[in-house]
Amino acid sequence: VARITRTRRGPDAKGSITIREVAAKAGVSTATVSRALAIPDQVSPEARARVTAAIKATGYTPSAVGRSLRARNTKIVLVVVPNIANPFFAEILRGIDDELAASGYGLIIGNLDNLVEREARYVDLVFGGQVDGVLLLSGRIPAANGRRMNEAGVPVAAVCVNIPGLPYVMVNDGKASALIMEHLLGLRHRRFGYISGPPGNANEIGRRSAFRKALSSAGLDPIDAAYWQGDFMLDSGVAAARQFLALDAGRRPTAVYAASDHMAIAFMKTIGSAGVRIPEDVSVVGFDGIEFGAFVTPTLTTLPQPRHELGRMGARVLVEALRSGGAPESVELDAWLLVRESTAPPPRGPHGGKRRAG
Amino acid sequence: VARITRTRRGPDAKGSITIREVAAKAGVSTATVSRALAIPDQVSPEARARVTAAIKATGYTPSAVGRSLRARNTKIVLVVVPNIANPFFAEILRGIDDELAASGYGLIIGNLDNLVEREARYVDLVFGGQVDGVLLLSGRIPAANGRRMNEAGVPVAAVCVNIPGLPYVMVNDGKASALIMEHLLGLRHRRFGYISGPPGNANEIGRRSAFRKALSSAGLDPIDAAYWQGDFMLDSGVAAARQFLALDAGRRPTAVYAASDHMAIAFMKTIGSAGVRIPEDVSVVGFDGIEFGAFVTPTLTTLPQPRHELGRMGARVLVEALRSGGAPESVELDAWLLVRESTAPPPRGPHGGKRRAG
DNA sequence: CTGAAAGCGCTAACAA
DNA sequence: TTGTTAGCGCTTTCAG
Repeated sequence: VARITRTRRGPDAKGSITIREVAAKAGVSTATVSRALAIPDQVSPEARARVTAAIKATGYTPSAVGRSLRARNTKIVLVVVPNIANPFFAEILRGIDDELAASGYGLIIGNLDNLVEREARYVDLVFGGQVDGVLLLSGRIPAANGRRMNEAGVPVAAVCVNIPGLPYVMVNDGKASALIMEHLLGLRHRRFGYISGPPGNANEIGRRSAFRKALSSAGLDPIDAAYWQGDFMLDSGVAAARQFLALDAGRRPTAVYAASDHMAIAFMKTIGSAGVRIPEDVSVVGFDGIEFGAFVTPTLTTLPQPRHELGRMGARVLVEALRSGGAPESVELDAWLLVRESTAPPPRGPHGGKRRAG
Repeated sequence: VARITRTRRGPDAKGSITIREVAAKAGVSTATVSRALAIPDQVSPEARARVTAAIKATGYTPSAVGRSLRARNTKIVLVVVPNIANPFFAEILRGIDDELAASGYGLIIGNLDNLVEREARYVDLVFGGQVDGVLLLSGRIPAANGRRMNEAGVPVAAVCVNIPGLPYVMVNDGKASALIMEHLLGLRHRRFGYISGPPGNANEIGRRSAFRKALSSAGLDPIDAAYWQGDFMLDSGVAAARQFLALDAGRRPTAVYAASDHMAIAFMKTIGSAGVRIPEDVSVVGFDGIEFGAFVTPTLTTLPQPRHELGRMGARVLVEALRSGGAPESVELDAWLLVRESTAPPPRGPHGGKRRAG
């Protein structure tokens, strides 16, 4: 015989309305309420009307938590971003959000703040079943306690970055780099500088190696180029500029390729303040195509990434994988160069005239 | 007599490890596993060790969903932002995230994309019990189906915006505006322009009214100032510049106050390209203190908002309210003017010399 | 210190 | 078409 025990409820009932109250008010079972919401065709018009009325009267909203527990999915996607303050990512996030919203998913943003320690939190989130899928904008797979995020049995895709072993949505860094170098080489530049992304970053590697390859193809030795270590952010553009300015004027590169617009903009401003003229003395090219590139002086030649599209597409392949139960598939987007004011032919130099005259 | 029914499980068991499997492996009850995690002191060392071992062996991570259902809280905060692509908000988000992470909360970002239709989604989220608290960076309270987000019995606070009836964390727009005008008036400007935020926006109203008040106090008629409608974003700065350029050179304002750095930067670039010199012909002041203000030409005089701090503080008052069960309390942060290159005394003009001579 | 069992809100399988 | 009921994973009484 079952013993009657008084209800053991959790803390603070918070007074929110449950499906039971709606069912009671409508004079039907909870199952009917549930069905009226999910599969209205299978509920009689009268019952449906009563339920609708009861819902309106009570202001009922189904509990997402209860639903998630039962359905074993949360309809939430985690987006891991290296640094949320970077406007480059912001636009991608918008694209992701647009697509996700349209597909009935919400998103949690996992901001790493460029700190590895922050990864643990999101690894737990994924293993804890808090999200249905993951989109990575970071250059590596978050890991903690010996577990990598992609091993949780949840689909993962990378956006804008190529992580070995993971499906991706991105523009091809190699092709993009080649476009940039084709432009600079076509302008007849021979002395180059390269402001890099953080070491080990997959985009950085792709861009740099294509940069070097272009140099070789043009009969130049990649080793002669100047390399300045950066991290995609503004400050490292300033640092690169200081190193540039420390060079003898005659030995400075005449063309500088920055692996991000942020670095390019900070670089331009810093050398410009020191009296170097752009593009007369030095040409500068950026990468990403952030909006501010059109509002600095001179306006920045850059390789725009279709960020919104990249985000949308990333979300789309993930959602598709979620629906089908398969793995997301990789997509590569086209890119082209946006030529503005910051690039021009190199200065003639002390010997420039001679060569011509000869 | 109870009839044996076979287990009715949901779709795809997904094979994730539950507390039961850990309990079985450790040879204890699920209650003990739960306690070993939450209140280890109340578990015997042996049991604790066995549980720890079992957890390690299985790779168990507690289900956040199961926990939420039981605990009736999700440890998640919703942050509603008008437009996630705006770098101004990004930095605030970072501050919020920092504080939330430290307090054991996660965050969901609700991107409105400046569209009212998007509000419904987040209103449902809150009423559906998906979040424990809300932080609003938007100028109004999201509402849908006749329900306002702050009526869900969940604490809500506003960051950087003043919404009547809601606790807030922000810098005082009136005082900030006064600081700007003091600077411009001190430089002896007499003809002013104002590039506004979106109509009805609370910050916009605060800034504009203080702008007008400062004018009156200086013996000028606010009605003589030029007002250009903007929306805080880059494009509206360009539009304002076009209107400025359409004015007779002699009737143009000599000082322009833009209610956001974005508009100020776009305004400067546009009139600069048209041959207007800044600050010699026109002084420009922005609002917010975004990083790019230091990298445009000329560098922008602005009123920096302590965005990271604003975010942290917003999260802090919310978390405190969550803990105490009370309402969040309002905080006002100090601000000061950052004077850079874009402001200077007005040009003498055709009659400037005369006055002096007289 | 530990285990049994109830139940958070919801949905799906089954029976009627 | 509808109701009954089990159970998703977890925590927490209550009893031992």
